[in-house]
Amino acid sequence: MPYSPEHHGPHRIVGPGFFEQVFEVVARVPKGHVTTYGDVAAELGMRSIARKVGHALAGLHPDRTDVPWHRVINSQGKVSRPADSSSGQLQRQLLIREDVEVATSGRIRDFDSRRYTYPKRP
DNA sequence: CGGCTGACGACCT
DNA sequence: GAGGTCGCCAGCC
Repeated sequence: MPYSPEHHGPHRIVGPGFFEQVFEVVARVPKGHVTTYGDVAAELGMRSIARKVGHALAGLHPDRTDVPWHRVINSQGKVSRPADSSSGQLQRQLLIREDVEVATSGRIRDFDSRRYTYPKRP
């Protein structure tokens, strides 16, 4: 499905407090599961701002251990950080620690079943 | 204002 | 599966 304004509303923009909103959604992802930048964006009602979700996580202070940023991967089921970067290695390590297997390619094993489904909200 | 740049995503070869 | 293209949104020259 191609992107178009009507999917998320032409007037909806990313404003102050956006980062915290992203963190709140990510914090809901259970240990042992993963979610995607796009899914987080969709959960916020803005499908088109997947990139901004990544930006929010990039700006996450290391001390924020309450936000499981390592559980956020891309729509192809792969970790987006380079395997040779420190953050990339940390992400893989944290996932393995949760029994989530990461292939050399960065691909998460059993992505479909590991992918978290957000509960429908009223 | 134009151009470039992302922890992105959908599509097409 | 592995690339490349194009769309999207902000921020930064």
